[in-house]
Amino acid sequence: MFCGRTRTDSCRLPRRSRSRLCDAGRCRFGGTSPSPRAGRLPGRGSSRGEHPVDRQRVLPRDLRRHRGGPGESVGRSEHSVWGQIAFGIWPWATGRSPADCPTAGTSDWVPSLPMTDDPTKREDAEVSDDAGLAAHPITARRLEKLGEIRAAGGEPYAYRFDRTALAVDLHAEYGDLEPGVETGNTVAVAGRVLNIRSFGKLMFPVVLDRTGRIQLFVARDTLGQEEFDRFAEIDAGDWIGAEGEIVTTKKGELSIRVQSWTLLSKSLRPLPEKWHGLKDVERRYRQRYLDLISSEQARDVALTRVRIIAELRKQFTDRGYVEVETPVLQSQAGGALARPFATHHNVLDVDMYLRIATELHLKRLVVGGIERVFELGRIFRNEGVDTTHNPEFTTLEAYEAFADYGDIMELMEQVIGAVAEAATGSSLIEFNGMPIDLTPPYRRATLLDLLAEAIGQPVGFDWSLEQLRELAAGRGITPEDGWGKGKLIAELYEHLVEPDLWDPIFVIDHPKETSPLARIHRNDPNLTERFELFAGGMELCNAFSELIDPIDQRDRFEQQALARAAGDDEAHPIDEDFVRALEYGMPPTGGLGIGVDRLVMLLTNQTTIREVLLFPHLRPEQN
RNA sequence: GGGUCGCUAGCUCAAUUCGGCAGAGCAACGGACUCUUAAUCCGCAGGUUCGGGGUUCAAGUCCCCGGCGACCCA
Repeated sequence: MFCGRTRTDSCRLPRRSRSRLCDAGRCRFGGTSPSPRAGRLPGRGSSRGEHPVDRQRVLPRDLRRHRGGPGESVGRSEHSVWGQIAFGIWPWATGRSPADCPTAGTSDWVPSLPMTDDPTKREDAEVSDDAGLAAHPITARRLEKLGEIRAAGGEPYAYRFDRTALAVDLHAEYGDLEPGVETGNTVAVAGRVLNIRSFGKLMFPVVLDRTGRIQLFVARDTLGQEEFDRFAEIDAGDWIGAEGEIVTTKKGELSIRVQSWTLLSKSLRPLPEKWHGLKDVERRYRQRYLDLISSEQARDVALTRVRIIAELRKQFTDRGYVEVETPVLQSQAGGALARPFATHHNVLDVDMYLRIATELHLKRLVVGGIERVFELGRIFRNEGVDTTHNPEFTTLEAYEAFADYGDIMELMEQVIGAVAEAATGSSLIEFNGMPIDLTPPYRRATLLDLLAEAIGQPVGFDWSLEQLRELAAGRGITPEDGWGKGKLIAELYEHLVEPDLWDPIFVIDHPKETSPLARIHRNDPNLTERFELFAGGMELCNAFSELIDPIDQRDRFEQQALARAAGDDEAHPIDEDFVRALEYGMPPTGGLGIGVDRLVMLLTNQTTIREVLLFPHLRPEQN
């Protein structure tokens, strides 16, 4: 059901000009709105050094007014990263030891590692890397310290540490203490030293653990001259563990007065600047670890994504949907219209493809009697990269027997509402500087009604082909020869209606011509029972009453085969086994596909998909 | 695919129309300092200006080619 539409289709952020046309044919299989240039932002200035936080400030004011102004924006402070971490959802909070993955590095699934045959070359590379550290004064000094630690019998890379307290818990329990309090309670904390304020016989290092920051209080009088001097060699960036009493300083800052400490891992490279952090967008993406160290916002977005996905999974699981995993490597890539990544299975000597959708396998499972089924997973499309497209991205597809698209609409209202609540604590959110109310129910409007609204007069299949072509041409669309009425209507809708969709809305009943996987509408043979859920200018969900008639499905596949024969390499391949499965009988089914990355964008107020992916795709670094 | 902008010290940024000794803050390094919150103060260092080519007495700056990124457009 998903058919990739949630990806290649609209997902347009609001824009001022309607004159920029989408190009057609990107996703003919299911998409009424194949715009690969989706997601344009209005009036964004130069983005050099632009950080997600900054980005929100440069939004056009007229748009803010138009949407009710930022005054209606929703406070999300209660749902900061720290609060969420407190619930144990922070994904890296599991404290895994190497023993948890004893087979790491021994797997044999990577037959084509780019190992050089010449061992000398590899060694050269390592030598030059080491020389790189030695060549710069800052890193050279740290290498030197490394040697000094070892020379003194120390170990700069510890094996383990017993931590007894986390920053967030300490702040929660002791945050209200008066200045100058000694609690008498001793804890051990651990984390990365972010910076050190030094006063000769006194130091105030700040340590960041997986939950937040805690200040250490390092006094010569407490620690003794020798240990104090050793601590003075610590650099920002080092990982340390420290044990001491929970106190507050004279100025009231909750601190751990260090009685003993251990270097856990020596950092050889300097951190980004403490105040400005890492602003270079490219480096934030390439070296996300630095972004995560220096940007609470980066941690917050990453964490919120985890919460969203956990809540999505819960919503479907709680309703009796079974989560499954279907093949990623396939001998043909179906379920959507898109160019797949190709690879090769050496032993079998067959070409294989990475999946572009999970649809066809999930429907097979419905045929097999798994009446409620879903998959939350990564799919891959071999196409361009921009603010709303990454070559690999995440979808959730779900199928429910005996349901139609009306049932799926009700389901989506409940799911989106719950996920918004889990992610932000509210169903009132702000996106791109404008408020959005995600509280159900959502408006429902037929595509034809919305189009009629936009052009100021009723329009439909009672118009002649020529009338529709003229209308399209008059609206800046260049009709192609093969376009029928349905395609023309879909194009008009995309260009005239979609850009203005902001508040949540179900756009229903798309033309049959552009919805070849959807079942024919029970009241109108020109239409299908299909809806797309839009919010914030993005298509979040695409759903059908599924096509379960095997004869009809075979017809549609064959039409695709003709297109493929004519040179369209995105046309859908015939999947004989899928048709065969339908021939055994598939129950009436409602299906849906959610573009998870876009949902995360919406709920984290990020206008670029790269901000909601920890490691977005970039060209390889060179030189 | 096209256009525009960007790439300067570890980080964040300067370098004046029209080419004239490449600077600052933070970090680092040396020193002072027992209550800081971007600590403060003194001192000292730090550069293949993304890579290559060209013009010029002289190029971060102008021209050409290339790399990567951002945005806009197809």
